[in-house]
Amino acid sequence: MEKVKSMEKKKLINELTQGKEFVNQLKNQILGPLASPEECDLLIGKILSTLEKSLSILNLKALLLEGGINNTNNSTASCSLISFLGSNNNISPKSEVFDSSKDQLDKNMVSKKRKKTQQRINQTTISVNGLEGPCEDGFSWRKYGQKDILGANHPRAYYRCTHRNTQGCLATKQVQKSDGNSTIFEVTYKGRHSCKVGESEIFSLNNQKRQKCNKKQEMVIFNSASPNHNVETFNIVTAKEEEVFAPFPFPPAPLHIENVEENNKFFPDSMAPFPSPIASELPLYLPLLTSQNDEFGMEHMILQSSDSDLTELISTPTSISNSSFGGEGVDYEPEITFDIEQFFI
DNA sequence: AATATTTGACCAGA
DNA sequence: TCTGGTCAAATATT
Repeated sequence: MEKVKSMEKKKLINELTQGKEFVNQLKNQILGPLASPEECDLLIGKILSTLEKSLSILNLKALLLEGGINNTNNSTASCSLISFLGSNNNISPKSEVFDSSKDQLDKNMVSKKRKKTQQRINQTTISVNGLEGPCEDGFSWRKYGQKDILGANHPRAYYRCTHRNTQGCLATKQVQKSDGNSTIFEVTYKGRHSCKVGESEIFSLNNQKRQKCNKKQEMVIFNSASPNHNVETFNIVTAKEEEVFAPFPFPPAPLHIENVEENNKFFPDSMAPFPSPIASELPLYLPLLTSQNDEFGMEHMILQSSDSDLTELISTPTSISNSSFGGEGVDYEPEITFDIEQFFI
């Protein structure tokens, strides 16, 4: 582990040094009498590349810290990485544990009021790059509203769990196209799934959908958040192409999960656990992320999905769901603060 | 017929 | 008063 740290540190220093060198060259180009646009463009590309690699190294560090990464050498293995962004307007998710009794009370009140206490609870934002919609997340959602958001180019869609009425599941999510890139969907999850659906149903649907996945489309998970959300925290989930079940309609990207806590299981016992508490908070993304090594040995996490499934995501929520949180409002910390300094100690 | 989506209205907080 | 979140009737889809 120490060796890995040292290697990563060297890589990072090397990348940053290179970047500095490129900036100097660019400076000379710009200020010099024989400035060539092509040269400048090339240098800018190199600078960006070094910065990206540095960031990738840091992300990899975070992955290692999380303890979820098991093997990055296996060229056949798929590795999923999703960055989850806490976005709660300076309110720590941990400090707002979901209170099911309160929500039961709210349910009995016939009111259209916004329930402030329900907001920002276990809120998680991810950004998904897809052509037509964010990836299927393994839960079934019903759209209950759409609003034009001030300052946003695209309306925000509001979804709630289909099992809200039958099982009192109060999980909701908001989906909005990114302003900057309309192929990126920012998905914000609020609340916790307390619903439970039979395993057989999940398998059945999963297989059905999987058969439809002929074409693959690249989707990259970004570490970005909507303008309304502060980028404060992130978490990472890994997946390996092993024998584990993946309850979403994508090409098989089975999850390898570790370190799950007994009271925080997302999957039934027969299925894979998640590596961290937040994983249970999140639906089961991880369509298919493959890891590719570039010439520097850096990993690029690529999330793959099919066109058909992307299209389906918003327009036709599926009926699969498999949460089993127990509905007890287990207190956990759905975030990991990224402390860059501790990586190099 | 059952279920899902759309959309204007309602409401509370800022 | 404005804005975001939710409701619920109307409409569409399965």
